Formats: sequence, C-alpha cells, structure tokens
Amino acid sequence: MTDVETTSRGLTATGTDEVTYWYGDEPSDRRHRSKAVLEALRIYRAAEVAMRRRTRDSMSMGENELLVLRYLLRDSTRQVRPGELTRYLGLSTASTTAILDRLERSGHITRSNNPADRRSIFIQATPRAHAEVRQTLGNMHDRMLAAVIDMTPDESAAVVAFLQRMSDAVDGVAVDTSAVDSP
Amino acid sequence: MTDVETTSRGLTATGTDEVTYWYGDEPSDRRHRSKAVLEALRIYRAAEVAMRRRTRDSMSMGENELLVLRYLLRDSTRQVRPGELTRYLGLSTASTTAILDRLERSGHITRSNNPADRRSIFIQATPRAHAEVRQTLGNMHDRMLAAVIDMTPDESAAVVAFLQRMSDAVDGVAVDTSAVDSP
DNA sequence: ATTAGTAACTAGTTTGTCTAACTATTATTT
DNA sequence: AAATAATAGTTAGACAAACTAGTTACTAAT
Repeated sequence: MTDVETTSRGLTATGTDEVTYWYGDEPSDRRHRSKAVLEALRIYRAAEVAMRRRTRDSMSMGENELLVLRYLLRDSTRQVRPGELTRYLGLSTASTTAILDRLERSGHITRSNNPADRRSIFIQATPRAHAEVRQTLGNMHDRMLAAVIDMTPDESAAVVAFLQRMSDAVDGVAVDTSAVDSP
Repeated sequence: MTDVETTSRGLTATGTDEVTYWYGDEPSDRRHRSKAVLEALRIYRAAEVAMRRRTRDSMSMGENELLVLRYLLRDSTRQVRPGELTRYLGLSTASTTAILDRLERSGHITRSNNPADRRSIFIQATPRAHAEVRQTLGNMHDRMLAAVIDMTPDESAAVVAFLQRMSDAVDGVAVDTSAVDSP
C-alpha cells in the first residue's frame, strides 16, 4: 500500500461487480482486466506526482526549476541555451529568464556567453546541482531500471505497446473543439 | 527529434554496445529492452503533461481545479467533502477553499451541507461540469479503454506488474531529507 | 459546563507566471 | 554600406494562485 493518500477511496467504486464469472475470456473478464490496467496506470501517475512534490519540497524549489535542472543534468556535455529551455517548458521567455535568475542566485546554474553569437548565452548546471539532484532523486532511476531489467521480451513488448497506445489516446485530447479525427 | 531528451547517461554505465549479438536473451538485449521500456514510459508522461496543459488552457482553468472536477466526476454518487480534496491535492485547506470558490463562481460545483455534521459540507459537480469535461476530454477515456480492451490476460498482467513496480520505485524518493547545506 | 479538537473560511503575503517594452546583436534587403 | 528586420535575452509591472496565521462554527470528551 502506498502512502499516496490519493484515491484509495475514490477508486473502489467498482459499481459493476456482478460476479457472474465464467470460463474463458469473456467480455466481462476483459472489461475487468482493462479496468485493472487503467487503474494501475492511475496509481502510478499519482505516485509520480507525489514523488515530484516531495522532491520539490525537499529541495525547496519550484517544479520548473527542477525540470530545468534535470534537463541540464541529462547530458552535461551539451551546450544548452535559454531558448531551448523555453521551448521545453512551454513558457514565455520572460519566465525562463526568471527561473534562470532564481537558479543562478541559488547557485545551481551559471550563465556563460556563447562566442559564436553574442546575443545568446549558455547555461551550465553547477557541481552542487549535480550533487543535490543525485542525493535527492537518489537511485530512483536505478530502482526503475532494476524493476524492468528482468522482464521477458514478451512482457517488454506488451508494456511498450501499451504505453504507445496510451500516448496516442492522450495525444488526441483538446486539439480542437470539433475534433473528430479520421483514422 | 523529440524535445524530450533521452537519459543515455545513467544507463550506459558499461559501454557494451559492441553488437556481438547472439541468439537468446543476452544481457545486452535485456538492457536494450529495459531502456526502450523506460523511454516509452517517459514519452507517455510527456504526452500526458502536454494533454493536461491543453485541457487546462481550453477550459481556462487551473491544474488543480481540473483535478478537483475529475475527482468529483469519477464517481458522482459519492459525497465528497473539502477535506478529502485537500488531502488529495496535498494543499492547505485555505487553497482548497479558494479553488472551490472559483469553481463555484464559474458554476462547476455547488456546495451543500452535511446533515450529519454541521461543520462540514458536500461538494457536487454540476451537470455543466459534467458536460464540459466530457466535451473537452472528449472520449479520451473511451480511447484509452479501447486501447487496452484487446489485451490478452498475459499482456495485462505484464503491464499491471510493470506499473506496480514503477510505482514502488518512485515511492521511495525523497523520504529522507538530509539536505546539502550552504556552500 | 468547560475544554479541546475539527472543518471550513477570511485576510494578508509571497511566489511565479504573463504581456509588453527594451537592449544588444546578427541577418537581410536595397 | 546603410537601413531595416529578425532574434536572444532581460526588465518592469500586473495578476493569479499558492501559503501562513487567525477566525467562526460546530462536535466530542471530561
């Protein structure tokens, strides 16, 4: 049981549990399984959100600052410019500037200039940022890797296919008011 | 080019991409598959975040207001009280009150009193909230359901197990807070 | 009957975003 | 070559949404 207080209540409202069970793969079985899968997805999402909040709190930092740090730390060899972060975060350039100001003030990033274009600058995460993020996110990534490394090819394929279908399902939301997409 | 970068760093601890491939399930295959799975998960997450932003924009409503509506609509027979929403959102009671104020002003919820305890109230989503969320989220849920309904029992089991392990992996983050202090 | 505890709300403050205007630099046009 | 447009990032001011602290109304415990 997770300590993600979220929805244990809201979730258990499985109204349609007339347990007329049957042998084989009946429609009702399938519906049941589908529900379980989506339920598991929702629980994962909730866990993720809660994790993010804990991390943010423990580093006393906003969501977007953390995202920027993680983005920078992902590949510290690349030269990242503010505009790239602006596109990544989907914010205004002004907000990006403000975020970078805060991160610079707190000693998590430094700005340096781009010799090739003197309008623009480069952003680097400091060693301290590396250390802090490592410390806080700990070995979450390692744990995740450990949790998938033992999967069989079939299982992996099933999971990947599932996630892709979910991404597609979610991508079609609110693109337009009268969106009836054709297949 | 995705704008979601890959974390090639943490994973490639050993540079074993010498493709000495083999028949069967070699360690390098497994590492590859694991990477693909986590990558798929990250893409899904990004899709979800983007969807949420679109939805929020299109309903001109904050993230938390939307979360409240979805929570309420999940099971409209239940009587939900503000305190529950406070715990669900992980905010202060004051913020919850403010959110409910906004939702009430915009006609998406109503407050009614709890006859059993006159300190507390019940929150209901209005028909209009139902309609709007339905319209905006469209048939995302239907699409999601359609995307899982054809899975075999094995596939479902694999996916559910995967998601549970991921939830566990993520639940262990930042419980300890021995922070790194000032430089 | 008094005291403590709980549920929700109010007031005032802080934080983080936005838009719009601005500086500095580079690219394009004439 | 000079003028004009475009681009990168910053600054200023406004507003929305979160927080803390304190209040009101009620319930539970002694």
